Amino acid sequence: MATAKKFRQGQILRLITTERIANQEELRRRLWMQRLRVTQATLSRDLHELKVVKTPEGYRPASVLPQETTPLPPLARALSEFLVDIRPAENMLVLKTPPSGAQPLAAAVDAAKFPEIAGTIAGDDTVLIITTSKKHRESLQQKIESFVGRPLRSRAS
Amino acid sequence: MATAKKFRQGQILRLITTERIANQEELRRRLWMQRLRVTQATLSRDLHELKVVKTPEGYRPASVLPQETTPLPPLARALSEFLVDIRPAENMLVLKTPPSGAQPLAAAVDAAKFPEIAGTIAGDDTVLIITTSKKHRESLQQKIESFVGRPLRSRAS
DNA sequence: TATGTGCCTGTATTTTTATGCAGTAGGCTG
DNA sequence: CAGCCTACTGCATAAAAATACAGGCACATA
Repeated sequence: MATAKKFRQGQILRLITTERIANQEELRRRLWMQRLRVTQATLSRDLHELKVVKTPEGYRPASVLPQETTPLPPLARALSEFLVDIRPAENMLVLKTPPSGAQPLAAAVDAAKFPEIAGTIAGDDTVLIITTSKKHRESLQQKIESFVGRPLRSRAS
Repeated sequence: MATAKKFRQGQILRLITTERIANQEELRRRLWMQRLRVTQATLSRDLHELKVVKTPEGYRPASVLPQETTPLPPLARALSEFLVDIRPAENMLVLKTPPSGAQPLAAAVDAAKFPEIAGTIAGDDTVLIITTSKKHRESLQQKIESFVGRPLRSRAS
């Protein structure tokens, strides 16, 4: 009957949000302790149905994941056209462009809606990108550099 | 040298955000096409360093994942103390409580910061939870029901 | 130069997850 | 009731991902 499955999946959700489950075997053992006798195969299917994803810190409901919306083609063009240099500075990234290139580049960067970006400010030939942390700046920098194809010779300050 | 690794990881980030890579073998083949010769083992390590997680729709940077903040103990208590009935309605969930139970229960629900919840309204013995979609309502309902231990006999309207 | 350390990577293997297939149970129709 | 679905599950296995181990290379130090 269907109720058993629904109940089990509810328990799975509770366990993975409540504590840190490392893998499906461990999850199986935890459920076993609650008289829920299932195999790893069933858990694999349950986790798939529940759209749960495995992260370094355990499983997470995928509901919180973004939906992916083909975000990038225009950005790649803007970067290859305008980007002259890229300079990291803690949690910020300074992009240099030819004269009057900053505004269009900043617009493209904004449109790409990188989750790391807290905000951008564009002057004439300089775009300042403020990220939420140094880690995020590093991640963003890697993405941007990869768009350009070859690593830009970037130096601090 | 370290630059090769950084560059490769940038390419990995680009590939996984740009197109849909199903597994590390496929990623390896795509990189191979770009003269990047690495093994699956190295990609596993790269993906781990980049905090990339595998979802049903391919790989995603984990930067966008929430940080996990011991979210649940008080909610469980509030639910077991106050929750009398739970009724789904499209993208909404109606929780019934004993008289004057709604406010404390709503506070606990709010504090839990479920990502599915758009907002809550509490009367005297009724809490209305508005979620962002019917799917999210279902997910939330399962979580809540699992807190209670036994599935609440819930019915529409 | 010899020696030591740290980083990076491949090979081989283990561990973890996904799935093809078959069996069971409940519901529905004639 | 027989026959036929459909949903669910376990078993066995395949596929995918992680890792123990060792080798290589760059760099520093004596």
